[in-house]
Amino acid sequence: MKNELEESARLLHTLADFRYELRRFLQFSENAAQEAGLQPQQHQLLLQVAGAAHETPVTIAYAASRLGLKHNSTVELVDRSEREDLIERTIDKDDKRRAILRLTRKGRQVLQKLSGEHARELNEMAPRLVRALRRVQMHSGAQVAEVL
Amino acid sequence: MKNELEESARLLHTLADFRYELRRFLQFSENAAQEAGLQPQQHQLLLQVAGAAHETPVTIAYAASRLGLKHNSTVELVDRSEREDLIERTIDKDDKRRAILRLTRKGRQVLQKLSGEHARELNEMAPRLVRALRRVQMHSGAQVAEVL
DNA sequence: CACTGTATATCGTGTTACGATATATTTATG
DNA sequence: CATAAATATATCGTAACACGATATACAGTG
Repeated sequence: MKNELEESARLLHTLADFRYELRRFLQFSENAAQEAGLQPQQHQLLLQVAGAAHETPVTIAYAASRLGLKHNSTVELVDRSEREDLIERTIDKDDKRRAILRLTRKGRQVLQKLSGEHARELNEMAPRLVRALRRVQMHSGAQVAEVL
Repeated sequence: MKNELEESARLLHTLADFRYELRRFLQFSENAAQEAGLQPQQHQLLLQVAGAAHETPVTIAYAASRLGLKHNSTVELVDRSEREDLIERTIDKDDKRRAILRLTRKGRQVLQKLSGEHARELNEMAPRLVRALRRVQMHSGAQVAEVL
């Protein structure tokens, strides 16, 4: 059994590695979005709008909660995306306060391309991410056999 | 076998869920940092500096590569963190161009606390993250048995 | 000891997320 | 059913932050 200092150093190292892997994925994603002509956040908006469950009414509030943004930030993000013809906003017939979001043809096409790229990249990166996560878990009470 | 349209919709849903889970973790992390009196990026800086392998010289360039930032952005981040007594910068004796980074006592203490919280939270969130990742992988050629 | 490269630093700029606030519409309540 | 309370979206000013461009200091090489 290691002493506490070593344990704590190990945890730091493990967490640092996890964050590094995470950051690498996010960088890939940001680059891919930029190269497709989108701001990273626009990509995320499109994804959450297009990836919502079928019945879900995709409103500003819904997008905000999925993106972890405040409502007003989401409004601005939608504004920008609408200006660039990536997304459409229509006022809900049943509740005129709400705006329903939908992708444009262009939005769908760009997202389609990006999603393929992301699936491929995640397939590559997933093992490292999962391994990093498992290592963190080993430091959290629940001692699991380390599978490398 | 599903048709292509359904497949593509599934992938979007899967990717959206993965990003949502990821965002939730990042939000937790940002909140935790703020509540500990740090900017999220300062937390990441401390983590990468303290979590580096033992021999590694922790320079600005090293931190930049680990954080996925440009060198100048990292300089600014270090500036801010030094002002708040979280980190120290000493000029490398062997190469006076380099700045070696080290945590202050205060930096170590804050990071320690945050790391414990993160380990606990990741232990909670890891299963959902891993599941989301596995689902993405199923869409990437390598068909794996879905383990729920 | 010039010259090329590397490491860090400075400065001005643009994007973006936010708080505070406003407006419109729906829902609740007496 | 009139009006208050709640909800959804929108607007505006502000601050943080990452970046490009550029500068400076030092190191390695012929």
